[in-house]
Amino acid sequence: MRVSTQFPIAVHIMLMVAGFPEQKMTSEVVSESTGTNPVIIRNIFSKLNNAGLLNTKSGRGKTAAARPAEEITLWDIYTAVESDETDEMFKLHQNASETCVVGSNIHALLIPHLDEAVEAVKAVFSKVTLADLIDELYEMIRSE
Amino acid sequence: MRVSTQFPIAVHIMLMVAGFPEQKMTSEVVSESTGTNPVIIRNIFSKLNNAGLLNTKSGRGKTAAARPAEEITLWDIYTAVESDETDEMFKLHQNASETCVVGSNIHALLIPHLDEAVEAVKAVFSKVTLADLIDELYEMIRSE
DNA sequence: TTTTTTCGTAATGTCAATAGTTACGGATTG
DNA sequence: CAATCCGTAACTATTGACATTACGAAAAAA
Repeated sequence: MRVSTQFPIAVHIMLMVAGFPEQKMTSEVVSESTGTNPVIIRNIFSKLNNAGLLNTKSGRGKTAAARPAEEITLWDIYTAVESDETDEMFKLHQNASETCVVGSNIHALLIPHLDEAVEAVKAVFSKVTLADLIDELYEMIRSE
Repeated sequence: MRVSTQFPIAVHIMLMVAGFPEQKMTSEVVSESTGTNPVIIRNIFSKLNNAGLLNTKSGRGKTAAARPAEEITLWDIYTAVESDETDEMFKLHQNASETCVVGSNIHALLIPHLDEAVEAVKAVFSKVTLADLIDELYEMIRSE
């Protein structure tokens, strides 16, 4: 099970934008903080924008969160940049033999259990809001 | 979040071996049913063997499950072929700036929540035994 | 013990997915 | 209008997964 780094980067972006709303967070600035190429950041900006989480602005405008941090969950961010489809999260082997009773049924057999695992992850991520993360971040900074 | 196909293939193997114990399941036979290269199958054989789930036999011997199907869970099979480490399942971005308050704390901030997601998947997979899957498979075959 | 069969694993090749990079049109606001 | 920055296309680089070939070692039948 492996997620691309876009998910943690997307969280990183939302934390910077929503956690420090007075500062102008351009793809260049975020690029330096995340250690990632600015074009990748703009791609993720775009996905977060399309998902209704971020209000990106070109030129002199300031990019900002599209909703209060209390109303943005980790699952929202996850689905903005990654697929929530079970067969994308858990890759299945193709080309299984149709003439073998195991081969012809393995997908139908596994998918309900994989669905349940995805639902379990969704439940965990849906509980955590961006506001929670910002609080935890401030707490970390304070106790340094 | 994406798992390599080794997990479903490993389940496929265990189903064939434990579901049809009278038949000799060589890497060649399994290879045809899964549509995967025999060397890959032998690699997974080896991992399942090391994990204490499978008793592989060279030559004329017959490979068999190492424990009753009731005592083998999906999580056992998962951890036999995939890492259960959070930072392997959820890939984090490296090179985050240490001078930025978000960059220097993002990992510590995320990991507890990612751990919780891993635990949730573990809980789901630990509930399902190989015996359950065999029953479900027989039921599918019967109702065709 | 010899022969046959099959696992275990190393080495290498191939392919797909992800990330980096360059470039530029278009949007935004002073 | 001018300066800035997002959105996206096109291409390259890199990484990881899977395929393939090869061969030594293990297992059991003869």
